[in-house]
Amino acid sequence: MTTKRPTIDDVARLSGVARVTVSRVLNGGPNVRDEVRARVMQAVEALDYKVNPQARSLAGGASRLLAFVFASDPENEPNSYYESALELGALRACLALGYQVLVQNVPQQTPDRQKRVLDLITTQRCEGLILSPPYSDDVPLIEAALAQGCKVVTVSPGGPGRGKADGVGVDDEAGGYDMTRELLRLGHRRFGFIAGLEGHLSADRRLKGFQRALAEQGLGEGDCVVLRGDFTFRSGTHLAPRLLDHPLAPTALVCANDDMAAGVLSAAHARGLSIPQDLSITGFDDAPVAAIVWPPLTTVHQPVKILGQRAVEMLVARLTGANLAPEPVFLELEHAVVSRQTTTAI
Amino acid sequence: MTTKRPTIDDVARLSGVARVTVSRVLNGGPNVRDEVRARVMQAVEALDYKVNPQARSLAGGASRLLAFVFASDPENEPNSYYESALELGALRACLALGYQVLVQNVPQQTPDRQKRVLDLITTQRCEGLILSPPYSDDVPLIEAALAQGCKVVTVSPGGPGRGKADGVGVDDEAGGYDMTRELLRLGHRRFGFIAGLEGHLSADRRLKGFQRALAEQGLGEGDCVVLRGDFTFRSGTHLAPRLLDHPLAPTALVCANDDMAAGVLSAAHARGLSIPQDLSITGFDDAPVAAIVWPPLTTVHQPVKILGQRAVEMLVARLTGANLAPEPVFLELEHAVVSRQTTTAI
DNA sequence: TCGCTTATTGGAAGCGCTTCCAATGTCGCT
DNA sequence: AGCGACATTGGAAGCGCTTCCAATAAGCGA
Repeated sequence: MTTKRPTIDDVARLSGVARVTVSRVLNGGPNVRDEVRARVMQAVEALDYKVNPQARSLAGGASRLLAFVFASDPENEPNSYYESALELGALRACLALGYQVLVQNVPQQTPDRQKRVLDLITTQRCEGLILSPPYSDDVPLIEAALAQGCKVVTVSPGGPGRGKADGVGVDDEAGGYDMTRELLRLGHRRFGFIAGLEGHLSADRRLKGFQRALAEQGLGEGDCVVLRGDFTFRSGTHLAPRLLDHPLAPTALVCANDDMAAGVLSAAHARGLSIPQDLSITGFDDAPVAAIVWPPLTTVHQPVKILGQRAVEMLVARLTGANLAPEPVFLELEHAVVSRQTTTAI
Repeated sequence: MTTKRPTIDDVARLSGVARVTVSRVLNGGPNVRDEVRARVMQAVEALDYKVNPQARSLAGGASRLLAFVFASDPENEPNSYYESALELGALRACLALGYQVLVQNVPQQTPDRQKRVLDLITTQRCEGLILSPPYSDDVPLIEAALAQGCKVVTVSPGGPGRGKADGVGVDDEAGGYDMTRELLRLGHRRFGFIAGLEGHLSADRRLKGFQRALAEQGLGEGDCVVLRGDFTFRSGTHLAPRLLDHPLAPTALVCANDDMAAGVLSAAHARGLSIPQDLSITGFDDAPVAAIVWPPLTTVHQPVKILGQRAVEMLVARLTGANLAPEPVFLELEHAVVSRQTTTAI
């Protein structure tokens, strides 16, 4: 059966020092002679020693545990690229940094969602918390976590979350703006916009950027129809008729994410419309689905996997003291309009 | 800062029993009077006490930690529905059962992949291991984990893995067979098949089912062209020309998963072909992408999220002793052909 | 050369829980 | 009434690690 793993005492014995010294070198403590340090490391190698994280954590050391919380409700949404890409990125970074991440799915309508998250971090002793939208703007949650001494990084905060904790994301407003500028450049003057779920502030910023671009051209509310979806493909198909039959007859449709854009695209196909001749459609995220639908979707790329990776890096920087900035820092990554084949000049 | 959480001693004190008795009721041990048990539970409630999992694990108790290992290489594949759905299902079940799952991504070409997995379970003290393809057929890995006293459940094992550990999956061969029967019923006689990555035995069973269905109709190797992809959309688009230009001129194409089918579909669109008039295409899995592409993809549904859920349930049944079967048990879930719009009679 | 600061090391005490085993109390039966 | 079997409880030890603090060695200026 289970062969017993070597303990810190085995290492201590083999290297001829006290247990506490081994602990010191393992944790990069100061005041250990290089010669001793080397000897200990050698013993660690020889025994293939690995610290027991439970023991370390119990004794008051670092648990090296991070929590990643996301909201999507798996009963309704089939599977969210955004969140699993974030997670994959986080997993990657953790591997390199020696941390573990506990993933928790807390649907937004969960009544005691704040408690669920806080319980996770206290019970499991998580040292860091990664919050994806819409939790990235949940200030009470952020503050409660912070108050417990847990470091927090928000991914794509869109509003107040931004000021309370470190964050990482793209400039969503600029993304919406850039996409819309491109459509304006192509000659479009009558627009549709499908927004995301209420409370997803970063997605609302895409709408803001859209409106700003229109306003710059002297276009206003009369020149666009704004609908609200829930980020799913289905909401795209459901909303499509309201756009397609709207008296304004938009020639271009900007969506707050790719799935909804794909939904409209599908509904348009079902009606026998030609895309982009009859309607230009754009998405946001550059999820795999954007390249998979036909025709491939023009969209705004954001490096989601890297967002996840940076999130844990920022967290770990706080935990190790590598980042001592007194103010929350926000890391803004690049976005880019990716022109594919659902947009055309008018 | 962090308000100290109550410990088991606090509960013991409040309920007027010894620490060990509290431990007993917490772990559902026998030989505790109902009256005492109730009193303890009441104290637990009153204090909002939660056991410290690190301490429990260190003391030799259950860690309630499971590991979920998957292989996809995030550098190449954008994001795999299959694996994230599995994970979501597992997460769900864990929540209900009071377990935690450590997710680990180990690309298949990792040189020391076996060690990576084993280190995870020994270092973190995982009690159970969920293996997704192709690890579900990695017998040395399974046996090594089992030898360490770690329970194992394989998801969609296709071959020998099936005999070594508990498993859950659908009947992939029957799925391939059923799909092909449907195509035969529609009058197709010349076929293409795009297989999955080598070593994914469950996916190979879909090919077996395909071949069996053909053989039953007296069709053989001369009546089909079999290509091997890697489960990605890109491999579908790459392989498409070799099928579309093949002298056999297949009228129906069966793919080992939806992404590859979507790839061929996209390539067909790019060539100006009409699907399904010019070619019937089918996928496997019924991933979200199947409903999103145009036209929506005929495919074989398998309940991936439930697979993940059942996997942890089976694991926990072993861990708690609810399942004492001496032999590995395999749980077979239902699959179903979902006819959408990429298939037509000829 | 001596006292004092600083660098290095180790001893001891737990972290919160479970295990093992001994100590009771209880019951049924002869 | 007396004895063994069993149910119920608690005491003690210790999981593997870190923290705190004391002990020793080394370095330095006067």
